[in-house]
Amino acid sequence: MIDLNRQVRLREAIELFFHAYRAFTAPPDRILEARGLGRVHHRILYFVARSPGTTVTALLGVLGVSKQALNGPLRQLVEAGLVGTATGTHDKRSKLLSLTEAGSALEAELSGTQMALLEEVFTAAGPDAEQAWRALMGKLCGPG
Amino acid sequence: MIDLNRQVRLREAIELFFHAYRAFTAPPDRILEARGLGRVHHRILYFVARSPGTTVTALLGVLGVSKQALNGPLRQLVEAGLVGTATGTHDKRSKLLSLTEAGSALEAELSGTQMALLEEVFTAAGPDAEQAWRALMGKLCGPG
DNA sequence: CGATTTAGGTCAATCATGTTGACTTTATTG
DNA sequence: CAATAAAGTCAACATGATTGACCTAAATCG
Repeated sequence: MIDLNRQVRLREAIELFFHAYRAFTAPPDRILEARGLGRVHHRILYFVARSPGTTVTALLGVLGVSKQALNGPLRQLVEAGLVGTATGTHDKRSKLLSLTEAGSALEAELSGTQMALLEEVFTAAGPDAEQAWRALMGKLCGPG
Repeated sequence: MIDLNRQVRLREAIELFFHAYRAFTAPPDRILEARGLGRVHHRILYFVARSPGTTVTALLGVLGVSKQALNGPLRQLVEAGLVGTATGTHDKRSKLLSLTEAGSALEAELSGTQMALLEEVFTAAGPDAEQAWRALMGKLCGPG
């Protein structure tokens, strides 16, 4: 059995984790909401940014949603000029997705708020603390 | 403009945060899902555990959902014998909520998996790293 | 006391988001 | 040429949330 004071400290850590994560995700959420975009749009932007030229089927795989659930949000992004499409050269059936300039700008804005937040607290805490934080978070992800 | 290598490091930190938080929330989610319970049920258990004797209206306030959205899940928890109710002594209109023994046990199980996880990585990383982690997460929550 | 407000609860309509199943078109491949 | 695969669409349905209207019982105000 773990010491009672230790349990209190661990409960505090749970709360801390929760609130820190919420603070961390709030800025992008606000930006997206202002544009009428939701989680799926965000994930599309995220994955297309990281692997431009990806196909719809590949996106279906990573996102783990149905074709129908993807199609609406994806169409909106294309219509909004945030995602561009090109017909595949090898396989003309496939549609190659990429971010437009506007799409890249939005994606950079979303990531940017989070990078700025992290940079701020890392700077305030110092390099050793940053390294400790990274090590701990890495351990949490498991032996992967 | 932030250095490009630094940007790469910060992007890594974003991913790390995301995956660590998912790993952190996965065990309780699995336990809840096995019982057919969802997020609302979890939040009810959480808040009732931390302030036994709360009323339904108070719960509506903290959870920020509609009366109708709360009522279903709350009724299920009462019917499942996880949450107990008592009529208020001062105000007989109000219903005082508390966890039953079974409810406490489930809540302890949920928190317990997360406490065990944190204890494991804190132990592995050492007290200084733990302190750095807490300081950083606290800073992220803002000047509150 | 009587009127109003409050706590809890319910019914109904509606919206958002997701699902599965069936199907079409176009292009690739055996 | 036949079978398969990529993209997309239509329909039916499930879930979880919302708002609005309304009810009962209990408290409180004047």
